Parts: sequence; C-alpha cells; structure tokens
Amino acid sequence: MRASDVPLDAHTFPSVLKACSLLANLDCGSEVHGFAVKCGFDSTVFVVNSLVAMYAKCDRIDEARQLFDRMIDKKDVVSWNSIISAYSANGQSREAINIFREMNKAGVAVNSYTIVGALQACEDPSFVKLGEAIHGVILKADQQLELYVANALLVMYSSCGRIDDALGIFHGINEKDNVSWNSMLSGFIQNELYTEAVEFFHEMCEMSLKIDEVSHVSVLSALGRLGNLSNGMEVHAYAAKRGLVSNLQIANTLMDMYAKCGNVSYMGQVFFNMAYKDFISWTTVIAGNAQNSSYSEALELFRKVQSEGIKVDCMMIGSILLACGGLKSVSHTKQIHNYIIRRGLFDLVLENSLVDVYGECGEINYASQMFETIKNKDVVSWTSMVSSFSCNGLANEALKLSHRMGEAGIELDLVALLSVLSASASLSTLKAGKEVHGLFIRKGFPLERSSASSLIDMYARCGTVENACKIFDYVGNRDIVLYTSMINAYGMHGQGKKAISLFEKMISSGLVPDHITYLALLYSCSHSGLINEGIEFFRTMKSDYQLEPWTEHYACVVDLLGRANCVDDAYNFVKDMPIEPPSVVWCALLGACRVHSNFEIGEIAARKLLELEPQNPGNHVLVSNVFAAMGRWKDVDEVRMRMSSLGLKKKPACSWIEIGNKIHAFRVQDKSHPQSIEIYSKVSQITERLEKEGGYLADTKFVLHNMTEEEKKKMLYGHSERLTIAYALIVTSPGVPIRITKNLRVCGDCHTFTKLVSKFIEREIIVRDANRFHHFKNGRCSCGDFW
DNA sequence: GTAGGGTTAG
Repeated sequence: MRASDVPLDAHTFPSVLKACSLLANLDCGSEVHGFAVKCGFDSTVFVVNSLVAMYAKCDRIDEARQLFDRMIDKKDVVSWNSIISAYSANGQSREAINIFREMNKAGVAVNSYTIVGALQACEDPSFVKLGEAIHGVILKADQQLELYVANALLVMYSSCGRIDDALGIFHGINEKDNVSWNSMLSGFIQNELYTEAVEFFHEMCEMSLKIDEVSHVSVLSALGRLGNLSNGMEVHAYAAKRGLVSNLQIANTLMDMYAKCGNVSYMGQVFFNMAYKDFISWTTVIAGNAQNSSYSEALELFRKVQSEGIKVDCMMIGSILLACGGLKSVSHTKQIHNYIIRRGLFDLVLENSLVDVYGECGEINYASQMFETIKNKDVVSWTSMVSSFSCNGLANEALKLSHRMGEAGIELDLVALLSVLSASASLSTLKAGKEVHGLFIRKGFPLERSSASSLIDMYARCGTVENACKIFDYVGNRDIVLYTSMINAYGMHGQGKKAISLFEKMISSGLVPDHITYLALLYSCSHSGLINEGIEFFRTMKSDYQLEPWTEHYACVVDLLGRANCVDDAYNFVKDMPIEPPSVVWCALLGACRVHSNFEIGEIAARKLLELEPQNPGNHVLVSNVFAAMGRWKDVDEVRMRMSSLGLKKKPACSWIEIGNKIHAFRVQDKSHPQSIEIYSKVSQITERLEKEGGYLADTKFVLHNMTEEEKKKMLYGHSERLTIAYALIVTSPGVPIRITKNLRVCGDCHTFTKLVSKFIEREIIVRDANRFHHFKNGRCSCGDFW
C-alpha cells in the first residue's frame, strides 16, 4: 500500500502497526511511522499509542519513550499502560514502576491493563513488596479477581520464588483458562520443582484440559531436567500424534530434553527431521553435543552455522567454548576467542567461560590475562580463576586469590566456597579448610549434599578422618554421594574394614551403589590389603547391581592381586580384560612387579605404559624407578634419554608442612629455608641414632643416579620429606602428630626411615603422598609397605 | 493496547 495511492484513515494505522509488532519488523514499523507523519496522524493519540507499542516490541524502548513524552497532556490511560508494559517486558522494572507511580500521582484512573503491566514489573523479586501492595489494593476494590489480573498475580508470585502464594491465587480462580494452567506449570519449573511440574501436567491431562503447545514445551523441559527419558519419549509420541512436532519451539525443546537425558542420537533425529530450523535449534543441538562429550560434533556443527550464515549469539559461543574446554584444545579456544573479538560478541558469561576454558586447557597465563581484563568481575569470574589455579596444581595461588576475592567485596557463594575448599584439600592445609568450613556455617549454608561431601573429602585429604566422620554423622539425609565420600575417606587412610562396614550399612539403608561407590570400596580394600574382600566386591558389582566395571575398577583388582603376590594372576587378568587395558592398569601391574621383583612381567608393563602415554613424565619416572630397583642401569639410562629427547622434565619433588599460619615447603636438597643448617644437622643426628638403635641401613637403590655410595647416601638425606620431618621435629613439641604432604610418591628408603622415626623418636607421622595416606606409628605404616 | 513456552557459565 502506498500513502499516495489510497487516502489513509487514522484507524488503519493501529492494525498495520500491530502486524509490525508481531513480526518485530522495525523497518516496516518505521516506514509506517513515516506515513503517519506525512498524513498528519502523528499527534493522534491512538496512533501514537500504537507506535509506542511497536517500537517497544522492536526493542527500541528509547524511541517509544520519546513518543510517549512528546504527548505531554494528550496522554490517555492507554498511553500510560503501553509505556508501562513496554518497560516491564524489557526487564526495566524500576522504570516501569516509576511511571506507574507518576501515573497515580497525575490522578489518571488505572484499569486492569495498568495492573497487569505493573505486576509484570514486580516479577523482579526486589519489587515483590510492591506486587503484594497492589494485590492488597485490588482485593479491597473487587471481591472477584479479573482473569487477566489473577494470571498476572500468579506469574508475579511464582517469578519471585513464592510458589505457595502462586498456588493460592491459582486455586482461587473460578474460571481457569489455558494461561492459568500453563503459568502454574511453568511456575513449578521456574522454582525447580520438576517432579511437581510433571504431576501437575498429568493432572491437566486427567482433567482433559486443552493441552496446547505451551504445555508441551513446559513439561518437556521439566522431564529433561529430571533426566526422565521414558516419560519424555511418551510426551514426544503424544505430541507427534497431535501433529505438534512440526512446531518449532516444541522441536527445539524435544532436542533439549533428549540432550539432557544423555541421548544424543534421538536429539540428532529430531534435528534432522526439522523442516525449518531457527538459530535456537542450532544452539540447542550444539549445546546438546557439548554437554554430552561430543565435542568434535559440536565444533563441526558450528562450522556449518558459519558456512550457512546462520545467526550466532553469545549463548551459542558459550556452548562452543564448553566443547573447546572438553577437548582441552588451546588452538580451538584461541580461534573462538579471536572470533568473539572480531564479532564484538563479548559479554560477562563468555569472558568467564574463557577464563575457565583456558584453565582447563592448562593455559594458566591466558586464563589469568583474561581474568585481569574483565571489567566487572562477578563471583563467577573469581571462582573460575580460583578453579583454574586449583586444577593446574597451583592451589596456593587459588587460596591467595580467594582472599583477594573477599577483599574486593565479592560475596562468596556456595560454588565459590566449594572451589576454595577443594584448593585447601589439595594442599592439605587443614587450617584453610577449617576456615572455609567456618564460612559455610557463618553464611548459613546447610550441611548437605555437595557441601557435606566436599567437607568430608577435605578433612580426609587434610589427614583428619575423625573430622570427616563427624561431618558424616551430623548429616541426617544421607545419599550415595555422601556415603561414597566417607568410604573413600576411610580408604585413603587405610581403614578398609570401616569402609566395608559403612558400605554394608549403606546397602541396608536401602541405597543402591553406583560405579563410584564401588571404586571407593575397591580402592579401600586394596589400600588396606583386604585382598579376598576386594575381589569378591569386584564380582558382586556385576552380579548384584549390573554394574559393568570401568577400567579403574580393573586397575584396583590388578593392585589387589599384586599385593597378594599373585603377579602372574594379575597379568592373566589384564590379558583377559574385555577392553584394551589403559595406562592405569599397567601402572598397577608395574607397581606389583616392583614390590615382588618380577622383572619379566615388569618389563612388559613398562613398555606398554610408555607406549600408551609417552607424553606423561610420571610414567617415565615410574619405569626408570622400577629398572633402577632391578639394577638395570642401562635401561634406566635409555628411559632417561628418551625423556629428554621428548622434551619431558621430571616434576620436582616437594614436601610441605603447615606450622602455625605458614606453609613450609622443601624441595630435594633444598637449602633455602632460614633454619637450613639446623635442619641438615638434625637429619644427620636422627640418621646416626636410627643406624645405632634401629639398624637403619640406607637403601641406595632408590637413588636413581650413577654415583658413589657416599654421594647416594647424601642424596637420600636431602629428600624433601626427610627435610620436612627434621624441621617438624625441631619446631613441634613431643607427642604432637606430624602431618606432611608430598606432591609425588614416597620413596622406599624414606618410607623405611619414617617408620623408624615413628618408633625410636616416638612420633606419629602422617604423610599424604600423590596417591594415598601413610600413617606411621610405632615402626609400622598403615599401607602395609605396599604402595 | 493486556498474560503462559525453547538455547549459555564458575
């Protein structure tokens, strides 16, 4: 239609503008605005009102506001209502409420449209008080709530987390319509009450209400979050029967449901069958792949998005970054980072994700640079950086950063506290861990689920299994995660019998163990030398609970057989594995060969290990240790040469102890400590005493260098754990247990040395090495000399 | 001129 061809009536404009609004087509809308000006209708109130609504729907709230302001005293109630709902729909609650107040002050009589608009603004929980006040006013004026108003009240309460009030409104509505039912349904979902949502949906079905597209979308999203695949498929079939699968939003939600239920192939089928896909379809399918570890597929889909010119937004990039993190691929991450910069797609979520993903890729410098450039760091930014430090072995930096976070005035939430807790646990710093425990209490976080499990883990890893036990006893509602953490805690400390009886208690309380529970249990058995029990548990996990063992479970059994000096059986077991044995299994076998001096199988395991993971310096060190123990120096040299030709460096050994508020760390042959002279003389003094009283004889086969016996002995005296023990004996009082942490495994000679110290100097010593705890007491160690 | 639905993060 052209303004010049047809004489236009002012009443034509609202309907045309309505069409523009529905299509969110700003170009058309502006053109119509132009016509209106040309025709001189741009001061006709109902035309301007429609223009205001159109601009608001097209995300041009400022243009809408200008038009509204220009009307001055011509505004009618519709004008006020339009601008209020425009601001509400735009999430600008504060502005909507200001105008609502201004309108009241101006003495304009409000109607139900006004109330609905104002209530929408109160969907922001910080304005719920005003919402309540409006509710009160309406109740006074009318006995019976108008349906639109009642529905808006319902939504307002459920958005503010007041599901009971929402239900109250819902039940008070006499003539409920679809919107009432669907709003209630999505209210449950907003408040994470997914089971209730599904029950409510069934109630809707039973009452043979019209289940429309919106109801389908809602219930599918609830089923996805519950991971309820079978019901999800039922709803899918139901929707298909009614021809609703061609609905774009239903198809998108179906994909999300399948992804959240872990079924990528069903998701793919829906995607493939969609006749029309929007960019949310692509985002959903990319996110679904990334969440289900199909990282390369996610990246492949993103390439297609780019080549087909499909719209890309921050959410889509967020999922791509998840895939980059899963692949631990620095190059992909950098590519996406550049893409974000080129397209100007930055938002806080993406910046935070980049910190996280660079951390996961082991690029702590990039993570840190990214973190520093974020202008308005929120608690997620800080937490991402803390976990990046933590998962890259920089737990000390993680703790320091958590203090900076507090100083920056950031309120630590549950996730932040959990990541700080895990940093304290990996450092074994009981003091820091206890501080975080204190924060949990002060901030009023309930001791349950993830917080309780993490605290148990922290106390266990900090060497105080008693405290772990106290937490466990305190928690009333125990799930398998909690039991598993506690079983693991006992296992770490060589208290296998307690682990088993806790497992039995768990079974009798009606809980069903999973793979992780069995892993903790088998690990406990192997670390306590409970060989027959462990092998029996390995059998029952399959027969009683249909759990197909993972490679880690196989590794535990190899370890168990190795302890029983059944190295041949262990090797046969490995050969009979239904899956290709991974490095953990060969590692366990190699350990058995070392202890029982089985050179033949040891050699096979060593070669396999180096073949599978040639880039892991730890494996080379382990293999060269075993060759050294066999006295095969030629092979030791060969492994070392290979290491250096691959550019691999041995991780330097380090041990540390917490004294007062300070962590004292020692490296091999470390002379940097201020009391270094005193420490070395303490080592000689103890060594002499142990030689005399305990018959200690330095076992130089643990020195992996070719040098004279005297030089080798000197090397042993400078081992990091020995320096730490000597320092602890200088600065702590008799009778106080000594708790030491070491980043690698304890060497055999240090193990003997520590046992003797525990007997002749009468000191309990607890050492946490890379694998487990050693409790040295009265000349014995809880590991039974097998580690 | 009013209301309800789908995709991202530590």
